[in-house]
Amino acid sequence: MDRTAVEGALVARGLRLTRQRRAVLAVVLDSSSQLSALQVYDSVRTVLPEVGLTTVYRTLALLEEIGAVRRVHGDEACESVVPAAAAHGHSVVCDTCGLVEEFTACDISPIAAAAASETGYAITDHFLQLTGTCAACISDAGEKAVG
Amino acid sequence: MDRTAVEGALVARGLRLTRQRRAVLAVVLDSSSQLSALQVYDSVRTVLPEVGLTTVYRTLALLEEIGAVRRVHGDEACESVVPAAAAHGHSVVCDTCGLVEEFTACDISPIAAAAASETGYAITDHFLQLTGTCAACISDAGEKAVG
DNA sequence: GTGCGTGCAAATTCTTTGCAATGCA
DNA sequence: TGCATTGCAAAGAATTTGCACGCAC
Repeated sequence: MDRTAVEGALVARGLRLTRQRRAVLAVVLDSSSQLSALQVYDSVRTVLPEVGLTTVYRTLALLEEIGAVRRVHGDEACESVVPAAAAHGHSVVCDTCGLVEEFTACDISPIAAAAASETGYAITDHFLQLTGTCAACISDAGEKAVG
Repeated sequence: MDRTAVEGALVARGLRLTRQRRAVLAVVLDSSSQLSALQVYDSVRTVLPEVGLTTVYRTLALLEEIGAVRRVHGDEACESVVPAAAAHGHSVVCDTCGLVEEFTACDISPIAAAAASETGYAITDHFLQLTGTCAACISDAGEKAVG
């Protein structure tokens, strides 16, 4: 979801486009890593120093509600958010630099079917998150090994 | 991992089997739903009233470390734990009653390959969690619909 | 002008830490 | 007996709430 789409979604709900919301939105959508509420707060304050932490929390909750951001699950930082580009996408987190990308080629139907037969559940939803090493970090590691 | 295996893993590390650890272990392994630290605490106190919350936190961290419990990711309760039966398994959470089961038939290699080609990452790990309706709740719903 | 949204500060909740006492191996 | 482990209490961190003011519409 890009900036225009998010702003459209807010307006469509009868919500207001305030400076604070624009600033939070800009920070989150520009980020290529996962951000905690406090990190978003710090970042927003560099461009809008008078913003309140409360507003950041409320705005992040709002953005999550309309599907503009997604939460990622880490060993510790479970409440961090990443921008959500696609309506249904999953995050791939780099274990070296923290870069987060999204992939959409997600067909878990064979897995859902296997899980259904193993447990008897009717599967309705899933949460999938991959961890790995991003192209840049792979390349860095290669250069270090060579040099 | 059953009780014996967990206790063996603790002993193998030179750790002690205290009353508190046994009690926490019993509560967690007996549970068929996800439990937060505070829920575990409450439950343990019914059989061991003098236990401290601190001990519950420390024991849960320990159990997670040895792979006896797994964390589940929910919209809110991100720190809840479920017993981990298999070394590599995933949780299936019932959206009606909260029952959690585990399935092991997890072959995400096609998805990992697709994600790798889409993002350029070298995938090393994954976190997958399914949501659905358990057999009992499906059956209940059917009965209600009929009755 | 109306009322949603904001910022402050306080309250609340969850989790961790320091330390003396306890009890398992 | 020795030392890991415990429980208390206090600290710490993160998040939420109440309320008067300001600003988007």
